Amino acid sequence: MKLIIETKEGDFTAHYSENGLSKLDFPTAGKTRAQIAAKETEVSPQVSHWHELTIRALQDALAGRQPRMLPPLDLSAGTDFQRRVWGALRRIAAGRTRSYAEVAAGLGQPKAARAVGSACGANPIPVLVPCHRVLAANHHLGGFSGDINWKRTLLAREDVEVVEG
DNA sequence: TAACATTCCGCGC
DNA sequence: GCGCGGAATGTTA
Repeated sequence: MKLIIETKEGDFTAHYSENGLSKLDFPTAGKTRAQIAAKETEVSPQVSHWHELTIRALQDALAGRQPRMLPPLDLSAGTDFQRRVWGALRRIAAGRTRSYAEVAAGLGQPKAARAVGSACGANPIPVLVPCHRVLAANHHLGGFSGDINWKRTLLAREDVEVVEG
C-alpha cells in the first residue's frame, strides 16, 4: 500500500505493510502524477491512521523538530545488523550527531564503522530514522546514498554545524 | 568475491 | 593545516 505525503520539499511516498510504515521515498521529479493516481485504492482505517501519524512526524522532522509520535515501523526487510544500526540511529536526538565509528562502538563493534555506513545506506525510512545525523570523523559531512543535499538540508534545519569534505 | 554513506597513518606541500 | 594514497575493517548481494 503506497500513499503520498505532500510537503514543501516535494511529494514523499510512504509504503505500508500489515505491520506499519515499511518504506519512505524522497520526492523524485516527474513521478508525482502517476503516484497520486496510484493512491486511489481503498485504504483501511488502520493504514489511514498510520498515514496521519507519518504525515505529522515527517513535517516535524523536516522542520528540525523531534516528532512526538511515530507510526509503527516495519523494518523486517533488514538484516539483524541493519536493524541494530537503525535502532541506534533512532536514539540520536534532533540536533545531535554521532560518527560512524561512535555508532559502531555503541553496538559493541568498534571496527565496524564502514559496515555502519553501509547499513545507513540501506535504511528504508530516511528522515524518520535519522540516517542523516551520522557524520564522518570530527564532523565531516561524509556520504549519502541519495542526493547529498538532503543530508545538508536536514542537518541545517537542526542547526548542526558540519565540516564540508 | 567485490563493493561500500569509514578511519587511520604517512607522506608532501 | 589540507589533500592524497593505501591498508584494515564488517556486512551484504
